[in-house]
Formats: sequence, structure tokens, C-alpha cells
Amino acid sequence: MVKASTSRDDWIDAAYAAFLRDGLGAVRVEPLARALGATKGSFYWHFTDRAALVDEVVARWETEQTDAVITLAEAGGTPRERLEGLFAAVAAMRRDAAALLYVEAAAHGVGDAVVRVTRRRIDYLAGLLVELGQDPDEARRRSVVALATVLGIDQLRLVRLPDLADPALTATALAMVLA
Amino acid sequence: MVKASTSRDDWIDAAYAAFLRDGLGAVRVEPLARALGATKGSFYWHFTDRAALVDEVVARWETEQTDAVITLAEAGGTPRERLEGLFAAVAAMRRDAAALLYVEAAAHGVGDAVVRVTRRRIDYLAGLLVELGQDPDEARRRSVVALATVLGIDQLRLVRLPDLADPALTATALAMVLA
DNA sequence: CACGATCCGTACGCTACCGTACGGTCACTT
DNA sequence: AAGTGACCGTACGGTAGCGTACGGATCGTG
Repeated sequence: MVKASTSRDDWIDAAYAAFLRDGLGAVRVEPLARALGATKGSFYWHFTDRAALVDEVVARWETEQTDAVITLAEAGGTPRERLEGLFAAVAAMRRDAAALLYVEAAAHGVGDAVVRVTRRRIDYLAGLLVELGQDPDEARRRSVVALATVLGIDQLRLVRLPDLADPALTATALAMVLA
Repeated sequence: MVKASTSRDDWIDAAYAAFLRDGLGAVRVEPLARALGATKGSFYWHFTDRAALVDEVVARWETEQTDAVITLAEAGGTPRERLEGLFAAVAAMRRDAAALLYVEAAAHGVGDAVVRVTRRRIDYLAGLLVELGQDPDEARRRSVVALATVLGIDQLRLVRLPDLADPALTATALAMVLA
């Protein structure tokens, strides 16, 4: 039996999936409607416009890929455990094309949200490094570098580089941050 | 006095500028024509289609942002000097939105070229690190991490993070690669 | 049963872009 | 002066997407 109706959350689910696969640019109303077996009539009932859907996708990105990761890391006791938990959580998470978000943010009107999330990420990591005894300024620089590395690796993944399969990569990156 | 005609190179110049500013997606025939004060009639005389222009842009990206950088680094004598020259050249270069290329490559049919350039970059850096006595596998991993870091920082730049202005960032990154 | 609210499909106009057709201009030749 | 080829403008058709108008269906409730 087919779905009777398409809820607001159905639209967000589909949009988030499209975002993970191909970036924010892939969050388009008519293709999503086709994929859902619905029409724009439904969409424009649940949302005022495409931008509203994009906002929802970015909000979900923040909770799933920042709140959740930090919460997971906080499970650790010592700062060292939290740091390792953070790296493990980030390494394990499926981010797919989410890296594109930084690139597409401005064009889609969600630049502010992305900046805020970026700050939170850097602040959290830098805080851990300070707890581990690093100099605050140096900790901040290393945090920026570490975040950049994750974003860059996601980007490299998009062009399918074999080197990225190496499981030792995470260990190397962690060592480089701590050294 | 106005330009009499619009040469093939004029088109490529304008396209490359648009690429640096907003990525490959901004390489569009009609907007470029407007910017050049020309029309599509000129464009389709010089190029078979938009893909041909995109290919030229990517070729230029390779020579300017990979060939040139490696050539510059090779000016150094010792491996250490070449490594520092490489980092300095990369830090000094205006890449702007070129980071987007990794993201857009597949969609615009230039994935192969980007993969080849990426290999060259990693190979060159890994070679230097091996010369400096690092284990080949570890050198490769660190090279991947270093390249990813540059790409990621370019991405962060797109959302205008203040931390990126810190001139010590390059030194930190270099130290992390060497440590 | 009736009726209002909720939800959705269809059809439309609008914009932006790609690529083509075709005619016109201008500078050299001969 | 006529011809030729390089170069370009204009006009067109085609596609893909956004947003709106509006009519119809369905369902809960009095």
C-alpha cells in the first residue's frame, strides 16, 4: 500500500538525504517531489518556499553532525578520552557531501548558521587541547587546522582518492594535533 | 575606445576569473558574454560548447596552481628548503574559490583531471618528506593530511572565519607535518 | 449528513541558461 | 570591385527549476 500523504518531515528527510548525497544545490523542490511521488502542491503547503526547506536541512546538519558528536565525546571522562572520543566519532560519521556546505552556504543564505557551527566546533576542540595543557593560542590554531583537515578529507573523498581508505589516517591526524 | 573583438583568450580569462570567484558553476556562457560586452555568437565561434571552456579553465588551474608552485619550490636547494618554499608558495597564492573545484569536478566532467593533479600534489610532498627521512607510508599519510588541510582552510575562508587571518597558522601546519 | 479545515494535483507564468541557425560586417586578398 | 573567410549579433527553440492559482479530494466533528 502506498503512502497516503507526504508530511513535512518526509520532505525534510528527502531533502537531507539529497543534501548528503550531492550538497545543498541538490535540494530542489521538483526533483524531490518526483522522488517522493508527490507534487509541488504538497511542498508549498508545508513550506513557504525553498529557503525554508534549506533552513531545516542546515538545522538538522547542526544537530546531527555537531551536537551529537560533542555529546558523544563528552561521554569520556578525562580530556584525553574525550579527545579520542571526538576523533573516533568524527571518523565514524557519514558526512558524505556535507563538506560542500561550507562552499554553498553563502549562495543559499545559510552562511550565518555555518559560521556559528564552525565556531562551536573550533571552540570545543580548542577547549580540550587547553585542558591537555596546550597554550590557548596554539590550541586554537591547531583546532582550526584539525577542522580544516576533516573538511579537506571529505572533499578529497568526493573525487575518490584511494589513499583515503587507509585506516591509519585518523591516527596520523590525531598524532599531528597532539604532537 | 572599446575593444574591437573578443578573443578566445579573453573568454578563458573571464571564465578563470569567474571560477576563482565563485567556482566552476559560475562559468556560464551568457553571464560571461554580458560581462565581456559580447554575445554567444562570439563564444560558439571560439568554443564548441561550455564543456570546452571548462576544460580550459581546469587546465589553467593545473598550470598556475600546481606546476607553478612545484617549480617555485624546486628553486630551493636542500629538501628542507624546498619544503619551506612549498609551504610559503601555497600560503602566498590566491586560490579563492578554487577549493570548490574538488566539489564540483564530477558534476562538470573534469573529475579525471582533478584526480591527476591531486596525485601529483601528494606525490611531490610525500617525496620531500621521504627525502627528509620519514617512512614512506607515513609520509604519504601526512601528505594527504597536509593537502586536505589546505583545501579545508580554503573552504573555511569562504565563510569568513577570523581565525584564518593568523599568520602563525602556516607555521603551525608546517610544524605539524614535520613533527 | 453537512461543512469547514487540511491536504494535494494540475496548470500556468516567469526566469535563466544552453545550443543552433542564419544573416551581416569587416579586412584582406586577387 | 568582387570574393572569401574570420568573426559576431539576433532570434529562436528547448530544458529545468521556482512560485502561484485554483479546484478538488478527504476526513473529523457537530
